[in-house]
Amino acid sequence: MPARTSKEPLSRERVLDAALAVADLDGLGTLTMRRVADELDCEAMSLYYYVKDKAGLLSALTALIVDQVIAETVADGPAEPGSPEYGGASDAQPTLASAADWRETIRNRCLGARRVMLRHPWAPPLVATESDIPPRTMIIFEALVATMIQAGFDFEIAHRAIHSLGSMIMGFTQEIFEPGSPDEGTTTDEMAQLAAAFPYLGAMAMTQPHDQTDSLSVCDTKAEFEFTLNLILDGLEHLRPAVDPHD
Amino acid sequence: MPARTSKEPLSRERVLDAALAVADLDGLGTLTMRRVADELDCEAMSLYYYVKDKAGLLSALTALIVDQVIAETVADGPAEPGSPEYGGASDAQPTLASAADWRETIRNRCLGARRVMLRHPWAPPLVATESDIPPRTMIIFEALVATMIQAGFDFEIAHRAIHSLGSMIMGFTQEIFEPGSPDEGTTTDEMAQLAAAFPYLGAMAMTQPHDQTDSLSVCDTKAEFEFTLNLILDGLEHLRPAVDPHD
DNA sequence: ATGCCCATCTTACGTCCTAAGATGTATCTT
DNA sequence: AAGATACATCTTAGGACGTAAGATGGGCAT
Repeated sequence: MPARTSKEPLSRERVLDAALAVADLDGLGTLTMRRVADELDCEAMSLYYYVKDKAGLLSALTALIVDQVIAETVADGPAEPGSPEYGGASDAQPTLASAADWRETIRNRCLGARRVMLRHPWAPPLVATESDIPPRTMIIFEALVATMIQAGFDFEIAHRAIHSLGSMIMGFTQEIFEPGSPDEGTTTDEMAQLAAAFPYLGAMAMTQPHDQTDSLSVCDTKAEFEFTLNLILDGLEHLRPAVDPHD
Repeated sequence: MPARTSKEPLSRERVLDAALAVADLDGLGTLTMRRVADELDCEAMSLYYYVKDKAGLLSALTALIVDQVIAETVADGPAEPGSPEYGGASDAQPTLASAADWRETIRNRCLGARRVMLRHPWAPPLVATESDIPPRTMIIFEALVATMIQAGFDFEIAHRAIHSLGSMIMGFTQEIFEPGSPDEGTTTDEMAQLAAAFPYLGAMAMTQPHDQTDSLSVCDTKAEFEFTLNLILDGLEHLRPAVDPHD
C-alpha cells in the first residue's frame, strides 16, 4: 500500500506538539512512541526520522518537551534580553526604576514560571531530572541576574538567589504535604486515633479554613507559594545594599 | 531441579533492600523486576510473593523504597514524638528552650532531610510524584509543627512553613542551574559568544571562585542550600510573635 | 505414606523501544 | 521522457519489560 499523500506531512514540530499533548492529556506514563504515532496517524518508527538522538528516542522526546516548557516560561515572563527595558551589561549602573521594581519583576517571573509548571504538571520532575539544561534556560537566568545586578545586588547574591528561587519553583509544583481531607471517607474513630498520634497536626487541621474550594487540594497552593516567595524576596531585600538612599 | 534450600530465603525486607540498592547503584532507570531478582539470585516472579499490590508491582516497589527513604529521614532528624524532649499537645505552652532553639531544631531537620535525599538522588522526583504520602511523613510534619507551635508561631504560619521548607528541600536536591564549567571543553570563541549573548551570566561566572573542588558541581550546593534555608528561617523569625519578651 | 500449604520457578502473552532494511514518492539529471 | 538519487514512511523482527496462570517441589501435620 502506498504512503498516503493526502494527510498532512509529519514534521519535528508536529511530533513535539503531539508528544506534549499526550503528556498534558493523559500524563507522562502514557507518553510512548506508539501513542504519539497514533496521535499523528502514523507508525511509531516514522518518528525516528524527526527526533533522532543517541541514548534513546523517548528520552530525546522528553528532553524536547522539557525544552518546550522552558520556552513557554521564557515567553510568559517579563522583560527579556533584547527588549527595550533591558539594559546591557555595558551600562550596568543600577537604575532607580529597576532598583525599585526588582522585587515585582522577579516576582512576576516566578509566578509566570509557576503558571507554566501548573499547565504541565508532569514537567517539574522531568526538568529536574534532565541532565543537561536546555539552552533556553539561560535566557531566564540572564534576565534574573540582570534584574538583580541592576537593583544593586552583587553577583554572589544574584547567584544564590537563582538557586533559591529555582529550587523553590521546582519543589513547589508537586505538593508533598496534603493533609488528608478529614471530612471525606475517614471515620470519626480514625480521626480520633490520628489526632492522638499527631496532636499538633490534628490541632492544625482544625484551624484550616475549609471553605475555599477554588483549589483541588486542601491547601491553597497559590497562597503558600506566594508566602514562600515573599519570604525569599524579603530576605534578599535585606541583603541588598542601599543603592538609592536619596529616593 | 529442586529449589535450593541452601541460599538465604527471600523476605519482604530483602526484596526492599535489594531494590533500594539497585536504585542507589545504577539509578531508577535500571530498577526492574528482573534486575532486583538477579540481585537476589532468584526469578522475577518470586518477588510477587512478598510485594503484592494492586496497581502494579513496580509502583508498589517504588512506593516502598520511598517509604524507606522517609524512614531514614525520620531516623536522621532530631527529637521525635515519643522522645523525652518532645512535649505533648496538652501542654502546648511554649517553653523558653524551644522558643530559643526552634531555628536550630528545624535547621537540623532540614539538613538531615537533605542528607538523606543526597544519599538517594533518585528519591525526590519519586517522593514528589507519589500520590499518597507515606504515613511516616506525618511523623516529620508533626515534629516540625510541634517545634514551631512551642516556639510561639500560630498554626497558619506553621502550616505555611511546612510548605516552604518541604518544597525547598524537594527542589534543591536536583540542581537546575549548573553554569557549564567554562574552563573545560569550551573554546575561547564559544566563551566569547556566550558572554556576548548573556553578559550578566558571563560576568557572574567570572566572579565565581573556582578553587573549591569539594563538590561535584561548579556551585557549592551545600552553601546555597544553607543560604536559602537561612533566608526562609530568617523570614519566619520575623513573623514570630515575641513570646519571651523578658528573656 | 498421604495430603496440604507455602515458596519458588516455568511458561507464555502483550507491550514496549528500536535496529535494519524494504517500499513507495519526490526531485533532479541528462 | 527515462533513469538515478534522496527523502519520508512503513514492515519486520528481536530483545526487555511486567505479569497472569499454573507447575513444581520441599516441609509438616496427620
